[in-house]
Amino acid sequence: MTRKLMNNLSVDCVVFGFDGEQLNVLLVERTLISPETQEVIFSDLTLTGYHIYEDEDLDSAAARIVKDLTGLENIVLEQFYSFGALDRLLHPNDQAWLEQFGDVFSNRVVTVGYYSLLPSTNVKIILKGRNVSWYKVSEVKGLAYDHDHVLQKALEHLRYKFWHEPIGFELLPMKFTLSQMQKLYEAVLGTQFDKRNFRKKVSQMNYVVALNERQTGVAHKPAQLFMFSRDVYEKTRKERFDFFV
Amino acid sequence: MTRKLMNNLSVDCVVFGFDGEQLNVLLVERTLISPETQEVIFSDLTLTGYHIYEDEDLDSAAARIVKDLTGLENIVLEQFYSFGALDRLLHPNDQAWLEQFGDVFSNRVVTVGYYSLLPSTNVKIILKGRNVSWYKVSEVKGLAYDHDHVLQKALEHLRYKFWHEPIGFELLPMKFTLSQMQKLYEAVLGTQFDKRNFRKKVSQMNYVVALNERQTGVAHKPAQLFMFSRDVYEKTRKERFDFFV
DNA sequence: TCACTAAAGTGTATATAGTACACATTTTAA
DNA sequence: TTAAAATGTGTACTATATACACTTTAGTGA
Repeated sequence: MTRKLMNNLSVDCVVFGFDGEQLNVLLVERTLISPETQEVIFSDLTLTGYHIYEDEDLDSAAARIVKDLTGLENIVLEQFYSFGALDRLLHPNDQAWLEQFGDVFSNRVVTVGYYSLLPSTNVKIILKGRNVSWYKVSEVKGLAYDHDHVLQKALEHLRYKFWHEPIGFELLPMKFTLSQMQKLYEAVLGTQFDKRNFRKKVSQMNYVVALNERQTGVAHKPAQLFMFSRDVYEKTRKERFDFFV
Repeated sequence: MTRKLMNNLSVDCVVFGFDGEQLNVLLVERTLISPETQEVIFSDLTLTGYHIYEDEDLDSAAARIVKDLTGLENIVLEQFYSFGALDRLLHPNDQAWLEQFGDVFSNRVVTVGYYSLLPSTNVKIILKGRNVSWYKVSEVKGLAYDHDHVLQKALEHLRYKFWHEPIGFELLPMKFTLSQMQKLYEAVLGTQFDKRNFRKKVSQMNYVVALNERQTGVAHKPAQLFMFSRDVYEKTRKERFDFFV
C-alpha cells in the first residue's frame, strides 16, 4: 500500500546551522541530465522540501523531511510562512525538472515554509543519491524555484525572533562559551556587540547557567562553559511592552 | 468561462475591529437546514474564508474574501499561519455542512490564515444570504471547524506584534485621541497602562502627530486629536536589541 | 448661571537598563 | 621564558521605565 502525495501542497524546510563563525543553510543539488546524451543540462541548488502525503499533517511533513535528511528527530521546527505565487514554479529550469515526474506534481503548488535550527553543523547528511551540504547564508543566491525568496523570509523571521526574545541556543553546542554565543548573535543579526555589555545582558538571563567546567584544548585562557536551561527560561519568561520609538 | 477552485486549499481571514472599548472579530453564521423538513439542524459561527481559485495567489484570495465581505480594498492583510491538521474538518457538523457541496471540497483542506485590521467597526457588511456580524473576541468560543484555534493563533500574532512594534493604527479612526489609543492597546494586550506613562511613551513616537483639532460633541473637556503618519514611521523605524531577560 | 459630571491633561523623583570604553589575566605552544 | 591569543572584568554617564494625584475644561441640566 503506497501513500498518496498531494500534488499541489509541499513543505520546504530551511535548515540553519552555525559553525562558530557563520550562519549556514542546508541546500540540495539539483542536476538535470539529458536522458539521451547524459549531458548536464543545468545544475543548481534548492532548499530541502517535498510534497506532503494525504495522511500527514504539516508539522509531521516538516519533521519527516528533516529526519530523512539528517536522521535527527525532536529538533526545533517552526512554521514561518506559506508561499503561493502563481509563477513560483514557472522558470524554464523548474519546468524542465518537474517534467521528469510526469503529472505527479501540479504546476500550482502552495508550499508551507518551516525553518529548523540544528545543534551544530557537524551533522551527518544522508540523502541518498543527492548532494546535500552546508552553504554560508551570506553567499547564497540563485536558488531554484522561489527559494531565494523563501530563504529571505525565513531569515527575516529568524532575525525578528532573535531581536525580540532569546532563542537560537539550538544553534550552539549544548555547552558553549559566551564568545560563541556572542558570535552567533552577531552572525544572525549582522551587528557587533561590545563584549562587556553583551555579557552584562547575558548575566541578567538566569536561564543561561554557568557550568563548573572550562574549555579544553585551546591555545589560550580557556573560557568558562555555559548551558541553556529551558526550564528556567519557561518559568521566568515574560512579555514586555517594548514597541519601538 | 468559470474559474476553477482548488478543492484542498483555502484562505481564512480573521477580520479584527475595535469599537472603542473591545476588540471584535467578524464571524459568519452557518445554519444547516434539512432539505426535507426545513428544520434547523444546527447553527454556529465560522471565520470568514473560502477556497482559492487556481489562477489566484494567496494574498489575492485573502483580499478577495475581505472585499466580498466588506467592500473594502487596500486594507491591512497579513498572513500569520497555515493550518493542516488531518482532523480539522472531521467534526460531524462540519461533515454534514460540507456534504451540501458534493465533492467540490476535499476532506483534507489546508488553510492559510490571514488577519486584517479594519478602520473601525462601522463597516457595512455585505455578504448576500448570510448573516455576518461583529463579536467580542473575548466572548467567542465554539466556532466551526478548527476556527477557535485559528482565531487563537491570529490573536497571538497580533499581540506579539503589538508588544514589539507600534501597529494597529488601522483599528482606530483616522483621527483619534490618546485615550482611544490607550484603550486599544489595553484591549488587545489585556493590560492596563498608566495614563501619564503611556502618553510619555507616545510622545516619543514622532509618527503620532498632534493635529490642530479637538474632539467635538462630548460632555467633558474635549481631547486633542492625533494622526498616525506612515511616512514618518517608515523613516524612523529601527530594529532594537531587546530580547527579554 | 451655577454647580456637577466626566474625561483630559500634566510633572517629578526613583529605579532600572543601555552605552561607551581599556587593560590585566590565563593558558598553550614555541 | 616568552609570545600569542582569547578570556574576563568595572565605572561613569545617559536614557528609559515606573510609581503616583491633582487641576483643567467643556457640556449638561437644575
